[in-house]
Amino acid sequence: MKPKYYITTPIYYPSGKLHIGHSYTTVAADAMARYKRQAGFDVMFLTGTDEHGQKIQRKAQEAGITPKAYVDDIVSGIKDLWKLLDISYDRFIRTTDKDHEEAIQHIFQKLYDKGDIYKSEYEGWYCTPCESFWTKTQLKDGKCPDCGRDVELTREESYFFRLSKYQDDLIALFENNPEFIQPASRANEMLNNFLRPGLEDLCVSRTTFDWGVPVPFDSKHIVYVWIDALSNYITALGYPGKTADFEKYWPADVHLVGKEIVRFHTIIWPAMLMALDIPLPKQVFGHGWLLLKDSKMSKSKGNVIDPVILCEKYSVDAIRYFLLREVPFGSDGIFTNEALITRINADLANDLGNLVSRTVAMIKKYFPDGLPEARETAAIDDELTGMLKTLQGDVCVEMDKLQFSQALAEIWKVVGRSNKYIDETMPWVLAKTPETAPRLAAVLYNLADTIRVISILIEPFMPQTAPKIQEQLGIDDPATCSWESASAIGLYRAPNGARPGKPIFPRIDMKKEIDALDAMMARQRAEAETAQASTSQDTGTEPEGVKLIEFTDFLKVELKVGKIVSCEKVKKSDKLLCSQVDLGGEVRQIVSGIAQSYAAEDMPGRQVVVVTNLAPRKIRGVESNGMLLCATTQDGYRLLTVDGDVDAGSEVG
RNA sequence: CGCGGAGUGGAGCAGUUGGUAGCUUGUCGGGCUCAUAACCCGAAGGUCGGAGGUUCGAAUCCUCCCUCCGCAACCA
Repeated sequence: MKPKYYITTPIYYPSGKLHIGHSYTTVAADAMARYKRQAGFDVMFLTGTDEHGQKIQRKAQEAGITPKAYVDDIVSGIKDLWKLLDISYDRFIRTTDKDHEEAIQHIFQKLYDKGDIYKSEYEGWYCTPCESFWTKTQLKDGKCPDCGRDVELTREESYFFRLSKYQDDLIALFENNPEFIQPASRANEMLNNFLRPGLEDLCVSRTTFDWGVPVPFDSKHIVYVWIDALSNYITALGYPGKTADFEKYWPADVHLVGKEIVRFHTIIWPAMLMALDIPLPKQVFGHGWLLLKDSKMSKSKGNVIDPVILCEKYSVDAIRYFLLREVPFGSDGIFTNEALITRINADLANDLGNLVSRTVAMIKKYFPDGLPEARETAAIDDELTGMLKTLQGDVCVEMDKLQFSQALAEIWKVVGRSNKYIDETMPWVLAKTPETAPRLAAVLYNLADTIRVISILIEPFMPQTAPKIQEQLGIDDPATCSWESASAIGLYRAPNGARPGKPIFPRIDMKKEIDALDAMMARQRAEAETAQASTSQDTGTEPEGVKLIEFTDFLKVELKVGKIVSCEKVKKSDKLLCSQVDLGGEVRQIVSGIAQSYAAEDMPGRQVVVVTNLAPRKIRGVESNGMLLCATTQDGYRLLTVDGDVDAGSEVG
């Protein structure tokens, strides 16, 4: 019987379009799944979507459709993306699947029966307009951090999971199984920040929205995200019902997750499984993020990298290669268009693509009917074939550690050696005299055989490229492209000769493409801004939305011209400046969040426009008595000022 | 002292049982012509953030400091 391998991605939250970060995780999981399948494992590769919750419910409301219709639409987009990226998932779970929802109720009931879920009260500060609970530390000066309105101390009935009960078992798990969390540095983070200080029980139900799975014995409660989402890894296998797959595949070999959710997967999830008496997953791998040059990707900034566009421009395999090669899995990496194109040109076009191209062209040119059997070897051949013999093993070592970048580096060492081998053996010289034909045949054979092995080993990373290369080499027998055949040399056969075709990775004109990409991102940014402007109107924090006010309302706002006397940065804040402002009769202290646009020492002497009748407010412990008016621009704030020199304290209006 | 990560040739990175500082890209020079202006060879280029300390010897261990980046907080 084949050994099994079960790998998962997180289930994604379908509240908007996915970006390259999601693709990153999923492509990595796919490469791993393909590698294991190739190596003869019975693989289960799971991905899916986490579709419940308040945010989805609200988004659907705004769109005027049911939550299900809302997520259906997005999920179909996600599936299209995975199709484009050649993601070979075996199962796609949606938390709205009927059997998943039933399983969640079963799990909740089981935990309750066992006494690991109990009913209690969730004490928090409730903001009615926002329908949100906040903990004491989340409040801003005792007000709602979202809208700034008053909140009331409320007790709400809620169900809790006894996470605290499993604290010691979890610490033991971490200490006895260094393999459980990868990379290892993340284990320390969990131990020091969460486990050792002590775990609190976890609130696992909500009553403030209803888009979710009802608690089976108390239908006004909805199962909150933890149990609903994390359980997908077992419900997708049919737990608790038809258990054939569950028996076969569980426990998971690895949960691939972004570093931001390592905590949930290494603390809450194992605790749940312990409570359910289910074996724990073997490993949770927390990979890093792909960052943009200056900032994290975010939709509102319009700097999201759209995988679809990149794939259309440069081919799916090129993007997959870049994602897996550029950054060591586990570390953060920076995405730039320059790095992308440099990678594609250097590694794929120049090194691999050109190697295939020149080899195939020479075989066709010198031996149009295929390579003859008469071949004369030489000592130098061993350097190349020697590397080839150990290549598969070297790749496996890295792949089993999920070090995709290293695995590819191993393969590319041989690509490089092959190009060098051509220069050393100079086939075009050998082609000049008939006597050296056997030597020429041997050289080209070694190259073709090397490329054959390379094509097999890159298949998990670049599933479309592998067969293209094999086609050009003229290989017709699939047995010589199997995983097993990659560990052997001398299996290349092309009875009908080579079949040169289009370059597998055309070289990219760097300058032209960078200009095009920059233009495209600028356009996206502009679109994001207009989109944001329109959404902030219909979803503004004011329930009434933006509406016209009477002139008398306007008169309620007192505006005056002020002159900055002095200014200093508020300690321990990034954005706050504390200014003393001369308003004629008085000097007021005003705190403003503009430190990223103005230096404190540039402030004194400036004429500003001040809202003077705003209620005092403490910000970061510093009292503020008013507000400096600013224009909001793309890259920060610009203070409003007045034309010419005006006496401090002059009325504005 | 909120938590965490990082500072190594122009750029991006490797480099922990301490022992001559490596890789990719870029630049310059040369070679070759089978190939996608590709490929191969060579060269230049680094006080390994700073200052102390341990040691025969420190990028690597210890102490202090500086800078940058994430997270958290903050934008009346």
